Amino acid sequence: MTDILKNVDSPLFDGIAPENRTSMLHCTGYHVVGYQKGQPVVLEQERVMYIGIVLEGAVDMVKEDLWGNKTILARIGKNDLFGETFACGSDSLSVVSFIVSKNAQILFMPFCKAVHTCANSCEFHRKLVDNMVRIIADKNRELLRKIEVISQKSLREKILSYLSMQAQQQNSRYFEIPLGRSELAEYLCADRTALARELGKMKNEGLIDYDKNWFKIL
Amino acid sequence: MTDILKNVDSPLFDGIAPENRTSMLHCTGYHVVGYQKGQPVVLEQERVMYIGIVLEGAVDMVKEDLWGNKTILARIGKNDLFGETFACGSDSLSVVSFIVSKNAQILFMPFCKAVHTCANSCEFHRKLVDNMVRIIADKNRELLRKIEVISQKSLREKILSYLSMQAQQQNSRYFEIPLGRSELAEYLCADRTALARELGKMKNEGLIDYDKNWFKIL
DNA sequence: TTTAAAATGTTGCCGTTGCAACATAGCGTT
DNA sequence: AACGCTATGTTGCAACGGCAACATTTTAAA
Repeated sequence: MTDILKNVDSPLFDGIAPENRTSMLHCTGYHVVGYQKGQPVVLEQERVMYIGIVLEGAVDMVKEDLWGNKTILARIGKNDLFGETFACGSDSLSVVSFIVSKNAQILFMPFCKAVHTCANSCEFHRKLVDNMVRIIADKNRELLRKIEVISQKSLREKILSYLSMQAQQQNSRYFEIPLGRSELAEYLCADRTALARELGKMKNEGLIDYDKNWFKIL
Repeated sequence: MTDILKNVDSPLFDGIAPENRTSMLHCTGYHVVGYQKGQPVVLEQERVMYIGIVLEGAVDMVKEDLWGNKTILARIGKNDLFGETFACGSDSLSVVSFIVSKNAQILFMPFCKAVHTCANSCEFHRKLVDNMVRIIADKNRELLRKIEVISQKSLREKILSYLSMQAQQQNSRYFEIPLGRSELAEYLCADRTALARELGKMKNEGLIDYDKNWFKIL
């Protein structure tokens, strides 16, 4: 039980020694829940009172519009956290869904409530909030990056924008992308078959090369 | 001099009495700068060490890609703040530019540095950080909203998505939008003339009605 | 009021891309 | 090996929308 807590290594706990994390968690309160792939953790329009930390598995942040088109806004992997946008904002109604994409163990923590009102204004709580500022700011940047990609007008530009971003992140013109073709199409807000077609064209024209999920910018 | 500071009413100062704001600002440090319309406050790739609070005027958050296409990611009006994504994140390099869209007075504050390291761990600083968490979380949601709009596949869907969002915010099917046609086209990542064409079609089909910046969803 | 500049609307052209229908490949299960 | 399920690739078609060129209106300035 406490085993799983000892290994929590979320950036939310940066600067807080592992031996202090367990006691701190007990102070703020928490609970751990297991989920199967495909299960929703949070659905659009639900109130979010807890932040979630992915101990195992993965969760997708998904936006579905009135016509049923889905967009993956972000993938939340091990040790990442989610829900803070709503739990810490001025309105807790979620505008997205969180769906488990890989069997997961999730730690829930009543972040804002606990941290803001807890009688113990100990050093840990201050540190927690500092970390939270940094984490949310970073997520903000991630969203800006996504906007940068999908605001391109042509599909080719979207692809190039995405690929060069990946190349930059992995610091190499030869790199593996974390998304399958369908998922990439979703991320780019484009049609899957149109994506396959355009990728083929770009390979023909000698702009890029690829095999499966490995890409090379030429 | 202190006049302008007394009137600062940014959400960053929520819960901090006006009479305390001035002294607090002197404690953390600050400076105020005037800008003319069109001037850049921050350019892409610059380091951002200060958050900015718009005392007067307005600032646009703009992303320009390699081919020169500009996208307005957000408008920052009076009392709003900007730059926190970079100043408070783990990397301070800005990925966007901030351009003055209306002659402005801007208050700069070394937020993260000052608040995290200031010897006086007074109540105000704690409150500041709490407010910052909420503000960044709210911006996060704003970005998600934009992604929701521009991830629509057809231009008509983008328009409807944007208009219904505005209607929701203003709680009426008859409302004024804050963007001109060119700016709206930029926001939607679409061609201005294509936007005009599609708006005309939609009016013909009896879907919407509009005059200048006043719209009505039918 | 006149005039220039900026914003917005109109239209033809044609490339891009969503969509449907289908083919193929990969993978795990029995 | 046979089967089903999922992911991915191929192609024809039609329309959506970017682009250019120009017209018109609005705003600001002289």
